[in-house]
Amino acid sequence: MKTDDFKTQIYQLLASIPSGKVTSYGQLARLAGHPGRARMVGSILKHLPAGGKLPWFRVIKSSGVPAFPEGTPSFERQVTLLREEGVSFNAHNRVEKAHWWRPN
DNA sequence: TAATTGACCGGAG
DNA sequence: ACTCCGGCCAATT
Repeated sequence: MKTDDFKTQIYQLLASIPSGKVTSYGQLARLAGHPGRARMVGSILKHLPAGGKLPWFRVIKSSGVPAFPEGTPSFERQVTLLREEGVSFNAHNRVEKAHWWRPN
């Protein structure tokens, strides 16, 4: 089992997340068949090829908030992109449960 | 080569 | 809701 296979799996899953839905690092890792590798998913997203079209912004922490610290440019960018897709946040930047992706 | 860091997570207290 | 902890392991220092 090579590292690149896991990365490719994550790319696939990422591309299959529907617009207007969100998922977590840990859930992607589980769906890829590697529970416990949430940090690796984070690492993969961090190093996504620049200019790519993968929806990195649809991935948030299992707690329901973006992984970036509030107030940073990345945080704002992610929130904006999700809002444009219809994802709503509560007063504490938490994504409503109804927006979570439920793969069949 | 070794140590540290980090877009994380779930359980326990 | 929060902190502390151990597990995870590629990338960076």
